[in-house]
Amino acid sequence: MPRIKQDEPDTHRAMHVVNHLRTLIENGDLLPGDKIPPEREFARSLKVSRASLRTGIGYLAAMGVMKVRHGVGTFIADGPAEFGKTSFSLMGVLHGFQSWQMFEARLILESHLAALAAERGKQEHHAALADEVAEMFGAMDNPSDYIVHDLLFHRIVSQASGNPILAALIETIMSALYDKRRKTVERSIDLRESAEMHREIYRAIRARKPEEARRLMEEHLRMAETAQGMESAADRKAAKTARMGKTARVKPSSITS
Amino acid sequence: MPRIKQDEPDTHRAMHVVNHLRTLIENGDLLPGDKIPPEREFARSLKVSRASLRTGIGYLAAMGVMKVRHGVGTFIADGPAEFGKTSFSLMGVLHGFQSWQMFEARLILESHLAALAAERGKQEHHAALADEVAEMFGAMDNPSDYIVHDLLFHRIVSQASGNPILAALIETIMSALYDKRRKTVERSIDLRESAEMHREIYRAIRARKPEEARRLMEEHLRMAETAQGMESAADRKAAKTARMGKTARVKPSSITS
DNA sequence: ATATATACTGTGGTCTGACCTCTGCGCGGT
DNA sequence: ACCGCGCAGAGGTCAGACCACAGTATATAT
Repeated sequence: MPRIKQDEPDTHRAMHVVNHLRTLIENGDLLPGDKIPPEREFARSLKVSRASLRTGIGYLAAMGVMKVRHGVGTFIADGPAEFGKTSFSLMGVLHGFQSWQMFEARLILESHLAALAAERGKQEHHAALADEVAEMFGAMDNPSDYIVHDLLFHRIVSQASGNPILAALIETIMSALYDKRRKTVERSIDLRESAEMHREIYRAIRARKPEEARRLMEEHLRMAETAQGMESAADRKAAKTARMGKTARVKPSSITS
Repeated sequence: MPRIKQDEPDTHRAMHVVNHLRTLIENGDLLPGDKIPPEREFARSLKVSRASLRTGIGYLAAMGVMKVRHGVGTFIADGPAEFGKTSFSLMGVLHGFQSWQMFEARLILESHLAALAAERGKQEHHAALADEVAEMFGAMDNPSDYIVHDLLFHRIVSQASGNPILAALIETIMSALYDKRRKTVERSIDLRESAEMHREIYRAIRARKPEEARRLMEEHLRMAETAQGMESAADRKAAKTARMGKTARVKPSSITS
């Protein structure tokens, strides 16, 4: 059942490779973690040049479906679902994503995530959350350490939600947000207050109180947004003035290395 | 400012190309719709082989940041933000995304989208929505036509939300869901009732009643989920039994073309 | 003069086959 | 038992020729 006409690759050789692999994955012939045959060999068996095979693999690798390790081999991704974070940030600059939009998306997703985590979270998640909260209290005098456990906490919540799709989405957004945050100065957030909010969220989740978890998470994020000096207002204004150089052409001089 | 260590491509030549382009984009030297120099020329100027250049471009193209048109040239993507839909479906089979999870994600995102659309929708959106509703009523005896306008309606709502990030996310999920739906039989949904629900949503949006729009959309989606014979229950059960062939190896025989 | 072929040019797509680099691991020396 | 050297396997890069497609200019027929 040859699947033709994917989306962008207007090419067909590479597409053939992609579809072949896709089929193998869908049929369960290839499972996460599996290694595919060496390029030369695989290329021969598929009757395409190694170059084309590589193009196809590159396509899948770029999407995070496959993982290529120089000198070792090519494997099917096995980690948690993960959309192109690189893609997201690129798309961001390209389409002028703004902080307030990211925050809005995060707020919506994560508040629901917290509610779901409260409904479905398992003991292991509760334990992991407790650990992170503890770590946060212990790292209140070390912002860079603190932020790590902050992220971890939110990641665990997303896993506890039981919906890998939502988890993957929020993960993508968070990483983009993290990139931005890392660039700005380590603002003087009140880490103690932050830690306490996390603790409350944790308690709500453990107590299986979805609505409360949802509300707390929402509150926490709103606070984080303003506290971290989101220039949302400024962004919003700047947005209009920008984005109006629609003419298209190339300036080889500036592009040339 | 060389950005090293992207994510997956452990290679450096191709990465060099990606970073170079990334920088050009971030600096505004390349705007959406722009055409980059011909491969041969560009490769020479970057001092890499054409093959490596192509690898890098392929990476960006796979993420939807660039658009390659055979016989024409390579351009910076200019359409609306769009994450790898292909990626999503691949990831789906790979991580066993299930329908109920997709629906859950859709429900959360789209209900908020409706609320935001009610808050921020502009006249143009209202008009477009009205058009689609009209088309839906006119295509009630033609399911395949109907579904097109159904999708269009939801897409317009996402645009009216004013948050391109959320719009892109829901778009990705919807396309995955659409793929699934297309495969199953054209269920006998009550198109008239569906059309009327859309009309009500439209009215709530036009009347700028966020909460009502939110509620209606939620209701609509829940109904759609059950009406379309979601095998959520079955899925859920099947999920557990599956996914336990963790051993990893290759069966060249079955992989070979 | 208009319209339909046809040829040309520019650009991406594929192929070949040789060579480079990295990883992992085994063999041998200490 | 330990360390290090080197081989083998796998991916990464390269060069250059050639193929395929799209758009345009040109020639030819009506």
